[in-house]
Order: sequence, then structure tokens, then C-alpha cells
Amino acid sequence: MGDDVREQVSMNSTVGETVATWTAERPDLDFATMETMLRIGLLTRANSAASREPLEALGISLSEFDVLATLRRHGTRAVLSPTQIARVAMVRPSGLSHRLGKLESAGLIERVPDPDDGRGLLVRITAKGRRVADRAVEIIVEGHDALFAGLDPRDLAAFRRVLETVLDNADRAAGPDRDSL
Amino acid sequence: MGDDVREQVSMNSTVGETVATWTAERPDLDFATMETMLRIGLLTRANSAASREPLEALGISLSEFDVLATLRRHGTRAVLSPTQIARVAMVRPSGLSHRLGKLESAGLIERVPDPDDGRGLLVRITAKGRRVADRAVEIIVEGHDALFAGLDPRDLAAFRRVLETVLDNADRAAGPDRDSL
DNA sequence: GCAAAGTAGTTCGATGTCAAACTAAATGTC
DNA sequence: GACATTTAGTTTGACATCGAACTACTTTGC
Repeated sequence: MGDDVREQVSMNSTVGETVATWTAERPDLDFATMETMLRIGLLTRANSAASREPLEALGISLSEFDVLATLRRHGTRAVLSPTQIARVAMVRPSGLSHRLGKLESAGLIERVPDPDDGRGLLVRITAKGRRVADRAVEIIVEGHDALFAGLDPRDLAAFRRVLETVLDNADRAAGPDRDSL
Repeated sequence: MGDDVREQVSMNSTVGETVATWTAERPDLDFATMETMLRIGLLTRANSAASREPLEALGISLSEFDVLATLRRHGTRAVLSPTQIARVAMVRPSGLSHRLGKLESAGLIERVPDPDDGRGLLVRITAKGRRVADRAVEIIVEGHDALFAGLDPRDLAAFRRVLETVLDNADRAAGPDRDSL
């Protein structure tokens, strides 16, 4: 199965075709918002795909970058507990253990017992981890900037306004019963 | 794929904190675009999370809905090959087989041999599958509309313009002979 | 015609995530 | 102080996805 066939249909036109066929079958519904959400999903996907390759050249996956970046951002001698990292990286503790294991065997982080809490650990980034994180974040930022190049600044400002409103709506819809930090 | 957004703090403040700490550590980089991309990722996540529960009440997952919807959109007696479905749903054939198996044992689709091609199959949605798909798409559209409520129409128009430009950029970056997604 | 190459779909193995069960240690209650 | 409860983190099992290998069939090229 050729990859070229898949590329004949650009991502965007797939969305257009989806909305067109839905509208034909369900004219009672309005698919304008679905179209927008589908495109947002594609953008998220494209962004992940764009980062994956250069990151793997550095020896880390996207999810490992999340963890490494969380540590790097907090300064040279910052130590965070796995629980804190999991919260910020929005991953379950069970998922985090695996990531930490891989990062540790790659020599990018260290786990040491928390002297103040026998249950706890403290995770620290190593010098090597710092170097990888610093290079990785440059790659990530470059990728983002390439995606958002060539835009009207007013449109971009409006885009950001909409994004905040929509996320507020989502927060509200998710309900008040969420974890307190 | 599981993203239970409700267990996070307020999604937006996590992003703000991420950008603030990065800026403190790497003042040489501009994280404005990262902030936007992080929010887009959260939106995708929130949207998935919002659809998950009501869809599971109908007995299907989000990815199964993708397949069922593809069939439903193509009309009552449309039959599609797994390859066609995989292309539109942006999933690998290997991933599709599993989904089709589950949908078939739930009685929502049927697989029959293609009379014109001994290798091929034809997938058709059942009456029950149609009912589920019709209800599911209403739920999905409702969810999307709730997210995008209360917006300035001009901002929304600008939002959509930006989205198209950015996706064009992504398409171009993925290259003309790539199967990036 | 017939062998070689290509295509359709599934199966298998590896990976990554989550939920739930589990171990260990801290905290709260009486 | 003893015991139940809560919290930290890991392990295990289920599940979804992908890439690669595989089977079966079709198309191409000579």
C-alpha cells in the first residue's frame, strides 16, 4: 500500500469530505463546529508527528520529553516527586513509573529516596538529561514556530482568545469535582 | 488515549505555569507559540474526554465511533473496504482489524467477501449500527457546540482562518511524499 | 500462460497507557 | 501508644496502536 495514495488526500480535505458526507446524511445537524474540532485534532496529531522524529534522534520519546522538560524547567538543582511530575505532565502515576524507569536507565534522571518521607522519592535531572532537554526544547519551539508562521497578528490574537474561551468552557463542563492541587 | 481531564487542576493554569518556568530558565527562547500549542493539545484531550462517557453508554469507544461514523456517513447501503475505512479514519490496517472485530461482534457492522476481489472484504453497517451511529453523532455534535458556545463570531472566523493556515503549514512540512499521520 | 511483483487483510510482537491491586510509610483518632 | 485511614510509588493485567511478517489473491510483464 503506497504512502503516496494516502497523501493524495491532504488532511484538510479529509475533514471537508467528512463534513460534506455527514451533512448529506444528517441535514438536521450543523457540522460547522465538528469541522473545526476535527481540524484541531489533526493539528495536535501533526504537531506530535513533527516532533517525534527529531526527538527520537536525541533518544527520547515525546512522553519522555514531557517528564524531562518538567524537571528541566524547575532549575538546576530542583527535585520533584513523581507525584508532582505526574500531575503536571497529566499522566497517571502508573504510567509515570515506566517513563521514569526508561529515563533513569538512559542516564537522564536519578531517583533518590526522600529523606523527609520514607515513602517518597525525589527525581533529579542529570547533567546529561539537562543537555538533552535543552536541545529538545529548542527543537520543539522551532517546530511550533514553523507551524504558526505567516499569520496575521490580529487573527492570531483572536485565535488565542477563542482558545481560552473554549478551554474555559471545557473546564466548566468537566465539572467542579476535580482534584485540588 | 485515556484522558480524564477532570482530575487535573485547571488545565489552563498548568500551561501558564509551564511557560512561566520555561521562560525563567530559557529566556533566550520565545514560548508564546508553545503556549498556544499546549492549549490546543489540551483542547483535543478535553474534547476526547467529553465524548468518552456518553459514547461508552452507547457501548462504543471513540475509535469505534470513527469507524461506525465513516460507514454511516456513506449512506444506507454503502459498503466500504477496510482499506478505504482505514484511510479515512487515519488508522493503520492492523489497528482497524481489531476495531472491526469488536464492532462486528457487537452486531454493529458486517463483513462480507468482496465478490469482485477474492482478497477483499466489504464492510456494511447494520440497522443496529445505524441507530447507534445516529445517536452518537448527535452526542458528539452537542459536545462540540457546547465547547464553542459564547464566542464572538469574528473571533471564530479568525480562529478558523488560522487553523487552515497552520494545517497548510503542517501539510507542507510533512513533505509531499510522506505519510506523516 | 506463468512467474514476479503488488495489494488486501489479518496476526503477531513490541510499546505505551490506564485502572486496580499491592507494599510501605505517614497521619489521624481514640 | 495502637489501629484504622490515607498517601507514595510500583507492579500487574487489560487494551489499543503500530510496524513487520504472513497468507491469499490479483495484476503485470514477458
